[in-house]
Amino acid sequence: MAEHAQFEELARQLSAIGAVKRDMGRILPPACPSGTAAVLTLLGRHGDMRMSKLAELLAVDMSVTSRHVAHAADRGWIERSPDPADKRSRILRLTASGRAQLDELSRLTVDLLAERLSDWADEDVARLTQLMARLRESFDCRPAPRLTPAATAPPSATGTTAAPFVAPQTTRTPA
Amino acid sequence: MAEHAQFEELARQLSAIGAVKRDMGRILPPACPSGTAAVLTLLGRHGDMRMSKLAELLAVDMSVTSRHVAHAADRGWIERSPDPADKRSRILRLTASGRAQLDELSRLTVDLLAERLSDWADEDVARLTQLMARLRESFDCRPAPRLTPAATAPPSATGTTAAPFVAPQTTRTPA
DNA sequence: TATTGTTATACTCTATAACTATA
DNA sequence: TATAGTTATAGAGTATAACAATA
Repeated sequence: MAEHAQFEELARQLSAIGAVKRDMGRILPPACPSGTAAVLTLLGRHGDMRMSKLAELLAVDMSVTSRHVAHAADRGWIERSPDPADKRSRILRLTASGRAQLDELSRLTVDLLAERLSDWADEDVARLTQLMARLRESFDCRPAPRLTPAATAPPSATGTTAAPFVAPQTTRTPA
Repeated sequence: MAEHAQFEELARQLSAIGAVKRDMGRILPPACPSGTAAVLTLLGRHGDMRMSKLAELLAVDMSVTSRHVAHAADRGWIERSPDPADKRSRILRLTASGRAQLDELSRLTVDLLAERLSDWADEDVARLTQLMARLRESFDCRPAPRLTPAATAPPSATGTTAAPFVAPQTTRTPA
C-alpha cells in the first residue's frame, strides 16, 4: 500500500493527463471526434457486437454510446443490423468505409505518438501502457462490499492453480 | 523507438483512462467539480500566482481558467487581489476556506485511490505516476519544427555544461 | 414486468472571438 | 500596438429520465 503523498501525486497526474488527451483530439478529422473514434477502434479490435456490449467496453452510459454510434452510422462507417436472436438488439459492424476511416485514425495517432515519444525506450512505452491498463482494471472491478459465505469458506479447489485468493465477482468494464 | 502496435495500444489506453477520471470526478462535492478542484490543487501546491500562470499550469485557455477561478472565488475559496506591479493582472490566493476545501478534496481522492489500489505495490504507483508525468512533458515540449542557425553552428559555449545538444524553446506547460 | 435501445434535457469542460483596462 | 483578463457563444462528452419496442 502506497503513502498518502503518492496517491495525491497520482491524482494530480490523472487530472493533468487531460492535456495529452486534448492534444491527441486536436489531430482528429473534424467529422470524427474522439467519441466516434473510440467506437470505431473498439469495433475494429473486438469485432461485431451489440450496443450494450459496446457501452460496456466504452465504460459510458448506453445513451452516450447510442449517440456516438448514430454519428458514425450517419457517415456510413457503421452498419446497424437487427439481431435475429433478439429483436430489441442491434448488431454493430464496421463497413469498408469505416475500416478505412479507422486506418486513417490509427495512422494519425501513431504518427503523433511516434513524434512526441521519439526519445522513449520501447520498454517504457510498454510499461506505461500496462500500468494504465492495470489502473483501469483496479477501478472497474469493485470487490463486492459485502462478504459472501464462499469468501470466508476454505478454497474448495475448483482446479485453477493460479488464483491465490478469492476472485470476487468482477463487473469488469473496458478493454 | 517503439513499434506501431505499441503506440496503438498506448493510444487506446489514453482514450480509456477517461473512465477512471470520471470515477474520480463522481466523488467530488457538487459545488466543487473537477475544474475547480484542479485550480485549488495547483494553488495549494505552487502558492500564489497570476491567472496566466495558472492557465499555463492547467494547460487550458485562460478563458477557461477565468471561469474556474470565478467559480472558486464566488464560493470564497480564492481571493483575487490586484497586482501592484501590473494593474491588468490579478494575484490568486487560497483563502482559509479554500484550504479547508482542498484538504477535503485530498481526503476524498486519496481515500478512493487507497481503496481501489489497495493491492498495488508502492513501487508500481510511483512508476505509473512518473511515467504519466514524463508523458506530459514529452507532449508539452515541442522541439521547434524549423531549424535555427544556432542549431547547426558549433556550440559557442555559453557556460552550461549539462546540455549535450541544443535545448530548443520549450513552451512547457503543466506541472 | 424487465430489458434494449433511442431521444430529450441538463451540466461540465473546452476553445474562439469580442471586449475592457491597462502597458 | 500589445498584453491580462473577462465574458459570450458554440461544440463535444456525459448522465438522468422518459419513452418505444420487445422479451
